[in-house]
Amino acid sequence: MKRQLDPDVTLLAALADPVRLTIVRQLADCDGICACDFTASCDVSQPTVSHHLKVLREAGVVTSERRGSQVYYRLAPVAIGRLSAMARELVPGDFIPAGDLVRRSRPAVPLSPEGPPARA
Amino acid sequence: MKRQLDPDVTLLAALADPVRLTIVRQLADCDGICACDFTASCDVSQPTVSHHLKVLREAGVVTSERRGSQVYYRLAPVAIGRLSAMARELVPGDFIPAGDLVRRSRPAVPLSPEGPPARA
DNA sequence: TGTCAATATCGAAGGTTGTCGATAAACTCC
DNA sequence: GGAGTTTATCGACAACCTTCGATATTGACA
Repeated sequence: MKRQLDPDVTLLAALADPVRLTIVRQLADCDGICACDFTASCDVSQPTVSHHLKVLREAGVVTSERRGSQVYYRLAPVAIGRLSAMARELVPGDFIPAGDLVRRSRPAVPLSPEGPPARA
Repeated sequence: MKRQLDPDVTLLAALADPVRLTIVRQLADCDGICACDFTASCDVSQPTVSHHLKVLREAGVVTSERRGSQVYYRLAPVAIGRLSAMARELVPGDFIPAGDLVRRSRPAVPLSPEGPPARA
């Protein structure tokens, strides 16, 4: 997959994994989940969960916040909004008014990635 | 990625490639495109295009129809509907009727340029 | 400071993916 | 049937991804 220049591809790739989609779906239900909970619910090791959380973070899908020794994750609404927009853009027969072709260019807000969780 | 048991993961994985996303976006614009056109627009070889079209086909993203010696591809509305549904399911706190997969003929809200979902 | 708990990083193994050239298959037209 | 066009498949290679155990880092608390 090389380097993803298209942020939409990065977003889709971040979601295109069973473990990560499970994580994201849990985050959609509960708002703010501790990293340790994913280690329990996903059937993979702690380093693997940590890796997947990093992928999601760097893709702008989730945000993280350290509280004491734990790190809480939540969905980034911008990413979900971008996913919705992508779906709308792909609806066949959906007219794109002539001057509107710009809309298909890269998103104005590039889903800014986050570094490692901010130290509190 | 092993075997994808979750069809949503398969769908996302099918879209999570620059060449395939380019193809899909072209299909969203024009309805029914000959395979040879992708070889021109995507910057990869003909076997590679054929491979990507196969991935999209097997994921249910596109359908193909042979006309003479050419093969025409078009988007499968069900797949796009599933993508929309997934986006809605991921909106935190939003509730999703599962039978809502079929696309609405027009987006109810006129495509706000970007940004987070406007749920109050 | 030392210990414990939670999380991140490292390094490596194994599988998967994207890509291509070569080639086969399907189809049209002469 | 034979030549030419279009598309699919094959085989191979490099790059990438997922996963893990081991280990480092961070923070809380005694």
